[in-house]
Amino acid sequence: MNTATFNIAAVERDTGLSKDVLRMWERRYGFPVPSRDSNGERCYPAEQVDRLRQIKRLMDLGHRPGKLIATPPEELGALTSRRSKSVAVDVSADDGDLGELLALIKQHDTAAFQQAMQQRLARQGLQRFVQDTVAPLTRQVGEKWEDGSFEVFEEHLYTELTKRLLRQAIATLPGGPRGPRVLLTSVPDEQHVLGLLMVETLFALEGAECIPLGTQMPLLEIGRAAEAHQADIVALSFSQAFPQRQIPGLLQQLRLVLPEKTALWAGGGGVARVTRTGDAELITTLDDALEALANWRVQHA
Amino acid sequence: MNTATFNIAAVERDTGLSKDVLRMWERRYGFPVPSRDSNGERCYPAEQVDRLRQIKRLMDLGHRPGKLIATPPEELGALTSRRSKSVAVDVSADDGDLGELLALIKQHDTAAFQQAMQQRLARQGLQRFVQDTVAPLTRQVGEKWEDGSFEVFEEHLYTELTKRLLRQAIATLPGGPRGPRVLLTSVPDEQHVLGLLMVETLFALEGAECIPLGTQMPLLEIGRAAEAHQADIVALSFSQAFPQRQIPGLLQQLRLVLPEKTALWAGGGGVARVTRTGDAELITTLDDALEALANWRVQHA
DNA sequence: ACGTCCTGTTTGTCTAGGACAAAACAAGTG
DNA sequence: CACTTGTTTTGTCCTAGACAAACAGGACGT
Repeated sequence: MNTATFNIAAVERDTGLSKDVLRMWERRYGFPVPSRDSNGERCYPAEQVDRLRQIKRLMDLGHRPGKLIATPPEELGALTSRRSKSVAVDVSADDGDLGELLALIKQHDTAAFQQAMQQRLARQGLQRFVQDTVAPLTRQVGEKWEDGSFEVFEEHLYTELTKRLLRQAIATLPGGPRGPRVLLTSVPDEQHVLGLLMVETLFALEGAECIPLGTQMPLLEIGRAAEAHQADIVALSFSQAFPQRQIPGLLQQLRLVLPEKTALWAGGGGVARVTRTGDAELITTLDDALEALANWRVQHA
Repeated sequence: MNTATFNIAAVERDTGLSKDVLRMWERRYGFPVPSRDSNGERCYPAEQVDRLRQIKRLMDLGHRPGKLIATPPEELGALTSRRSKSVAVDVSADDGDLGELLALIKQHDTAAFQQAMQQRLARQGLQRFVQDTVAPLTRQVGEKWEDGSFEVFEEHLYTELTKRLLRQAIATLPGGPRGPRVLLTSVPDEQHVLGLLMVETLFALEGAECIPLGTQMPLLEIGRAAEAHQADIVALSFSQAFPQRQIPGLLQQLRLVLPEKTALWAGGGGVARVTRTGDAELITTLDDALEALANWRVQHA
């Protein structure tokens, strides 16, 4: 297990840090310092890859690489989620129940977790289930992952099981094409779909006609799809991990390829810190999304 | 719509061709030839991006870039799927029915498509539905996309709707933990999940305990997950589009981080052309997968 | 005719260091 | 406290060269 080393492409794949960045950090900060193989190419030990992933995780939370790299590895865990704290406080009241669910994931008991979620769904009804269970639970899983008490694969497991649950719930809804036609997708490099599914659930409940295209659609294709489906709204999702700097440019470019009458909505944790854009409507919470939908209906009545 | 130009990062995102490759092609073949902005950075017009995507698509089928770039753009469409033809012939007999389904996707009639699929599922039963409907239909959609008669977003729509259907079907199965514990996932950069879902369906029908982790798991995390879940088998999926050259190295690395007693199975269109590897069992068809499962049970009885 | 070995060509990826612009921060001023 | 200005940090892009792995095609032997 310790004998494996990673070449620079493997590190890029596994950490999400580009080759350029990896080389630049080595030049500037002196970390990471991979050994070299017989061709002079970089060989990263597994230990450095892990530390790089931890650093990347903290960067997505708003920390800066210079400081993180200067920090000794042991102290990295302590830096966790200063930004999340403020948010976490105001929901801590009803965390009692969610704790159970988190524990089931942590124990890798998939069957019990699914059953518990189904029960909650039956008890709360779909809308409250999404807003009061799935949304906060997802945030908590994210936080647990940030502070290291959840492994990546545990987050993946949670995501996968919850995705299934929501899709199943959506499938049972009567297709009510009374509201706007909403095309839901994400841009390339953005693979997180849970937020999109939550929105889809709420919109479907409201009777909107949702067209789910999955994730990672090239921009030109989004334009074509919007035209072909006569979409009233294109809803995109950006996660916290998505490179912030690219978002305004992306929205601007997308606006250019969309039909003029099609509205462009961007939501998710990634847009919370984005301000400057006249190209799209920014939506940061699920309530915002519902409000935006209601507004749209008023304006197109 | 014509005014938009793409910088090199956007082209990489939208085509899947790395920046290195884009610059190399420009140097060697004289295509693409982007204009430059005031900083000397490359600006690709949308037209070249489209041609690049078409070239990438044909490369995934086994064509070579040198020839493709030399071919005038108008003739590119004609090169479509020589490799697929041989396969397509022997299923053309029962294509009659599938044509209907394809037509519904092409018309973007999601409701009718879902209903037609549900009917087929009810009529055929889950196992035959997967093997005789979903698998060939997925291949056909891929071919339609390759020869340009399906847009990317139409393929995405098909994929998304079918994923939902399969997941829904899996959810209704009784969790029968009698067989091996199988961990299903894919490596980073591999986002296609439909094949994995088909296998999961068949395995679940056979009573195996499936643990779906979604796609894009870093290698070290796959190892941790296998250990935590005490997985008997780790099943990976590689699509045709996945860079072939990376697969053997990936499997070798993964083998090193997996517990010794855990079997490693790799399947999907991407492994069909891979031979040299003693690290994993290669599985190219759904029948192979079922056979491998039966074998495993014999050996561990 | 078919497989196998060899050789040249094609192709992708790596390396190095330099340059610059946008974002984040710090410091001073109204 | 709000604003503007300068400075530092940081990521991305650039060129150009080198090399190894994969492929194609020919020569050879069975």
